[in-house]
Formats: sequence, structure tokens, C-alpha cells
Amino acid sequence: MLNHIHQWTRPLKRFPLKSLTPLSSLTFTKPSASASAAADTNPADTYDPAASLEILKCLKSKDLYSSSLCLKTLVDRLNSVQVDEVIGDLGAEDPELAIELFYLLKNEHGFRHSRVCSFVVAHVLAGKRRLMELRSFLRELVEEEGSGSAPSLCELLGNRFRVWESNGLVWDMFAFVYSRSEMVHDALFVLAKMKDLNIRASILTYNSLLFNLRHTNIMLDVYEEIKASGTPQSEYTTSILVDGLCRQSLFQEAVAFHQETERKGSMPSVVSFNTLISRFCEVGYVDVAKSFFCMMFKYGLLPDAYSYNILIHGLCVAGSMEEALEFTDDMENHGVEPDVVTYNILAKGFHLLGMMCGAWEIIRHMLHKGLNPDIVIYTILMCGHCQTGDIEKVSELREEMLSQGFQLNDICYSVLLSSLCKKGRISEALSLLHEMESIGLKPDLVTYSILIHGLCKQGEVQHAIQLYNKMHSKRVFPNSFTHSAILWGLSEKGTLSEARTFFDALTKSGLIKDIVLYNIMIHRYAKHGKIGEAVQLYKQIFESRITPSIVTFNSLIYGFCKSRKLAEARTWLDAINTHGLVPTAVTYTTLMNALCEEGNIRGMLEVLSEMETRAIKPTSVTYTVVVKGLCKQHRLQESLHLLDSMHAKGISPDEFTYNTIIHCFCKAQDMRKAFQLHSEMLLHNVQPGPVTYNVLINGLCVNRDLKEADRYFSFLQDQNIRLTKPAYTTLIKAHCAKGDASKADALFRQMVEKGFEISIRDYSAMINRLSRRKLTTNVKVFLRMMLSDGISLDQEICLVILNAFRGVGDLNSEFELLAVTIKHGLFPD
DNA sequence: CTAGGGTTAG
Repeated sequence: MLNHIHQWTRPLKRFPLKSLTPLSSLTFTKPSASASAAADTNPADTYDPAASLEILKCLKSKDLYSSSLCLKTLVDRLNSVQVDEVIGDLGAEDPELAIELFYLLKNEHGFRHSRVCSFVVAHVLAGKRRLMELRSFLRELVEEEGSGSAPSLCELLGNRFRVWESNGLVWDMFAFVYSRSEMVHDALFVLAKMKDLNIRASILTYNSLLFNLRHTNIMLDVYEEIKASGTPQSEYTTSILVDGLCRQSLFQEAVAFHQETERKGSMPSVVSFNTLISRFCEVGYVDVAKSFFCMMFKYGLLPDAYSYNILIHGLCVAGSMEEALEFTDDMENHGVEPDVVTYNILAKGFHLLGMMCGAWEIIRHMLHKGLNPDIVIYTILMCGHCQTGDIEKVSELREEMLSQGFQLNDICYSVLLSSLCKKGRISEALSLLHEMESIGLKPDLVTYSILIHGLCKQGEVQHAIQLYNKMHSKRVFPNSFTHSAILWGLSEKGTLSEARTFFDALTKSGLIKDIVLYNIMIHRYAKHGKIGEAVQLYKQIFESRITPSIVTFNSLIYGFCKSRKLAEARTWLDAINTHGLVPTAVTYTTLMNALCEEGNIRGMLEVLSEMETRAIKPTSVTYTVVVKGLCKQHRLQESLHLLDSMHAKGISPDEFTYNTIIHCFCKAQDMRKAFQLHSEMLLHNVQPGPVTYNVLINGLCVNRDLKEADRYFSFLQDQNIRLTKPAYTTLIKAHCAKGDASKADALFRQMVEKGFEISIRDYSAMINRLSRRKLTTNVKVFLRMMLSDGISLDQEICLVILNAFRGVGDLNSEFELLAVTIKHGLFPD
């Protein structure tokens, strides 16, 4: 039977849980008499060294597993120290059994083995050259011990195990797993100790360490050490260094290093080339990447599938789909078959361009080639259709994935969650989270961040914080994405000082250096007109040794505009260049909007042309501001022209643009043109929103017969078009102004029925208007409605109503209300 | 070394 067990070659990490099931189900040997007897007695008061000797004998004769009863005896009878001793003894005699016993006791019986015991097992594994198992074993050990554990573990390893034959191997693997578990300081400590003991580290360990240090300047120190130690390097050593230098923005050094290999007599490797191509693509230098690609041929090297995929990816991200497709053909012509990854990259490229039909075309092509779409490409498709709002297609895809035997993974769920959140459908998102958990998927940092962000955007900050705490308790730790969502939520929903407290708590430690957090805070101060505080924070950015981004400057400029300090805003705009940044459309649009508000349309247009000469593409927001400005000067024809030229330039006007221009035509009493623009919206597939309809309703109320407004309103309701509260209040106000209390009354009731939140402001607006017209019967009705709605009176409204009652001579009502007023302490002194 | 999910500004 044991032979059976020993044939299991799977890594030990997976071994424990499954090991007992087959063992205990086997019933070929009767439990020994001594074992049964021992199990019947209470272990606590019958601790018996002789019994453990018996068990050890049992073990040595490989009879341990003959029954689970025997094992239970062992567990009950021995204490940790003795178990460790048994395993230690066994390690030399029967290593396999020692390892099995170790795991069995640890995982099934909760034994905490000593470190000594663990190292025995490690040496046994090393001696047997079971390196994968050794790696996962040590990995588990260092992860349990945590960071900072290296010194004490090293001491043990150096003192008690030097004589073991495989000690050097254990040391090396020990350093390796620390590095792999991202406990870099511990790894460095182990390496230093190894140097003292004259044990050489393998290149694998060094490579892993170089990789983990690739963002830091310690990387080169480690490289020096590798050279000094004379450890033979692998081709990955070079590529990791090239990668690291690029990541530290030392591109010239990276290229020099890459070429240095040539001087040393060997060729630069394909891997090293691939790294360079990848990094140059990443920073947007696709042309440079392409020249490295071509250079490979000159060296007589053939690009592999990675080389092609990396370059094709770079081209897709840069939006050069044609070229990406050309390289795919080229790939085939050179005898490198495009693989699933290639097609996924191409599909992503189409998705980025918003061309989902292109992505589908790629799938067709794949199928034609006999390749099956994988979960990645399905995710890309889902993501694309989520963005276009085609929920139908998304659920179809989901069904198809399931029918293809793919279980949705955490990333698919995140895509779905994200699209629900963006649509504000938070409760559906939350139930999807539940679904995810119920099928055993663990939401990760991104998943939680998406939800937290969604909740904050909906104003449910408290709920978001709950989730934030939950994620903490599941040991998923927030990063700057999560923090910024919470900070944004607090600053939007809570008070500025609440947000600031959170911000200070985050930044105080000095560990979190994130410009986005500063940007959010600065923007809030700017919005509240506290430009002084904003500038203060700007200074703090430099003290914290962070680099401001263009968003930082945009927010500051916005702040100065908001505080009507346009000259200063202009100065800040000019200062952007000195920080090596380039203004964006947002920068200019902010300033233009402020000039527009100030009525300085000429100034606004000057900024627009400045923007154009600097080749910064205006967006639809920019043009909307211009439309607003032109309308202010009643230049309606020009604004219509602008609308046309927007279409021509391929910058489609959005709902805001149309709302702005429609509003202008309403103000100019040209309802015909206003409605014509509304039709044009539909024609261009721009969905009119509640604001559009409110503008139109208001236009009809002001410019036409009220009956027409009523008819349009009913028409919209019949069409099931979503209207918001202002549509109702606009119409109610118009009816009140006309003195039609009953119509106003009916509309108000409708508004209540639809479930809109009605505030004291809505009631008092209504009561005010009715009172002014001395319609006291209606006033009484509304008063009762308001009180039954749980809204209490305020002083202002009392006075208005009292006046109305007095005006019509309704003394009873006047005195009744007066009593209430006094009782509630609302009567003025 | 390549492919799928998440922040801030008008």
C-alpha cells in the first residue's frame, strides 16, 4: 500500500488533504492489540514513553497506516517535541515516510512542527532531489514565518545542518523562495549568510532576485555580485537586467547592456530583444520597437511568436490596426503560426477602437484556423459589449461561454460588475458578488475596488466603507485605486474635513505616494473655492517627492477660475510646460468655460485658436462651451455652423452639446428649430435625456400655449420616456402662474405617486404660489399633505400662509395656524 | 518577455 502512496508524484503542497482519504478506506490489516488498548485510555494521564517507542517501531515496520486508530494513538500519545524527534530519526532512515508523516500530522492533526523538524524534511527532499517539492515546502515555511524571519532561520540552518550533505541546496532554495514570495530583504539576508559560509547561489535564485529588484537601483549591485561570484549567467539574466533598466527609464543603458553581450562574444538573445521591444512599445515608441524587431534579422536571429505578439500588441494599443494585421500575415509567411494570444491581441485592438464587429471577425478567423476561442477573448467581447451597453449580447456571450464549458472566472465577473456599476445598477452588482462567492470564486483587489468605486459614485459611502472593511478582513489589501474611490466618495458626499482626515491618515505614514489622492483633494478644495488650501497641497506634493500630473494643474486652474482669478489661471496654464507636461483639452476647456461665464467671448475664442495652433484636439466638451458662448451673444447661426463642423471633424456632439443649443433656441423663442434639433439628435443616435425634455417642456411653457406643453408632457409619459422631477415642477409652476390650481394639484399628486423625493422646498414653492393667489382651500390641502408626509413647517412658510388666511378673512384658520406656530416656537419675536 | 477587469480633471 505504501508503494502506492509513494508513486504519487504530485507536489507535496497538494498532498496532505487527499492523503488520508484513500488510506483510511483501506482495511486490510487488523489494528494491533497494543494500539487499540492505548486508544481506549485517556492519553493525558497515561503518557508512556514505552508506547511511543512502540509506535516508532510500528512506523519503522511501515505499519503506521494500517488503521486510523493506530495513528490516533500516535497523535494522542506524543507531544510535539517527540513527534519532531521521531521524524528526525526517520529522516535518515526512511525519508519518504518522514515526509508523509510530517504532512499528515501537520494538516490532519494540527501539529505545529518545530523549525528543526521542517529543516529535516527540507534536507530530506533536497537529498532526494525532489526540487519542486522542496520549493513548495520551503515556500510554505517562509510564508508562515513571514518577512523578517530570515535571521533566526539562517542561524538554525547554519548551526545545526551544516553537516547535512544537501545543505547548500537547501540554502539556495531558501533564498530563492524568499525572493519569490517577495520578501526581498530576507532573500538578501540569506544570500549574505551564504557568502559568509562560502555557499554559491544558483543563477535561478539570482535571476529571481534581480527580477524583484528590477524597479530599484539595488538591481545593479546584485548584478555586480553575480559577476564577482563567477556564477554562470543565463540568457534570462540579461533580459531581466534590460527589463529593469527600461523600467527605471534608463533606456540608453538598457540598449547598451543588451549590445554588450555581443562584445562578450555571444549573441544578444531573442528573449532580450523581446524585452526591449515590449518596453519600448509600452512607453509609446512603437517605431523604435519595430527597428529592434528588424535588427533581429540582421543578427541572423528569427523572431519567435513572443516577438511577433509583443509587436502586434504594441501596434494595436497605438491604434495601428492595419499594421498589426500586416504583421500577423508576415508572421505566417515566416513560418510562425499566429496563436490564440495573437488573435486575442487583435481582438483587443478592435475592441479599443470600438469596432466589435472586427473582434468578431477575428473569432471567425480563429475558428477557420481550427483554434478555439478561450476565456480571454470571450472576456474581451463581453467587455466591449458592456461598454456599448448591449446587455443582450453580454448575456448571450455568458450563455455561450458556459455551454463551451468555461466557468466564468473572477475577471469575467469583474467586467460584468464594472458595467453594472457604471450604469448605477449597484444592487444587481452586489448580488453578482454574492453569486461569485457562492460558486467559490474569491473576489480580489480589483473586484472589491470596482464595487467600492461604484458605491461611492452612487453616494453610498457608508456601504462602501463596510465593503472596504470586509475586504480587509479577508486579507485583501486596498491600494491607491481603492483609496481614491473612498476619498472621492467622502469628498463628494461627506464634508471636506472628513475627506481631509482620511487623506491625512493615508499620506501621513509617507508610505502612500499617489498623485491621484492629491488630485482628488485639490479638486475638492478648488470646487469649494478654497484655492489657498489647494495651492498648499500642491506644495506638499513636492515635499512628498511626488511628481504632479496634468490633472493636478487642471484642477488648480479650475480652482482659480472658480474663484474668478482668471489671470492667475492663465499663469498656471503657462507654468505647465516648465514641469515637462503638456496641457490637454481639459486644461483649455476649463479656461475657456471661465472666460465664457465672464462674458469674454472674444477671449474664449482666442484660447480656442491657441489650442488649435498647439495641435491640442478640442473635444465635444470644448465645442459645447463654444456653443454656449456664441449663444450668449445670440450668434445662433454660427453655433449651428459649429455643430455641422463638429460632425465633419468627427467629434460628435453629445447630449450636452444638443441640450445647450436647444436651450438657446428656446430662449430665442424659436421652438420650431428647437424641436428640429431634437430630431437631429435622434438622427445622429444621441439619446435625449431628462434634461433635454425639461428644456423643451420649459420652452413650450414659456413660449407657447400651456396646453401644448401639457400635450407634450402626456405624450412623453405615454412613450414611457424617463422624466425627472424638474419636468414636473416646471409644468406645475407654469400652471400656478396661470392660476390653474386644480391642474397644478393633479400634477403635484402625480409627482408624489411616481415616488420622487419631495422636499420642503417643493411644498413651500407650491404653497407660496397658491397663497399669493389667495387660493386658501388648496393651501389647506397642501398643508395637510405636507404634514402627513412628515415634513414640518418652518417660520417662513407659516408667515406666508398666515398672510393668505388674513387676506381672505379666514379668521378660524388663521388662529388655528397661529396656535400651531407658537407651539412650535416658530412665531417671530 | 505577449492576451482579459479597477482611480483623478473641464
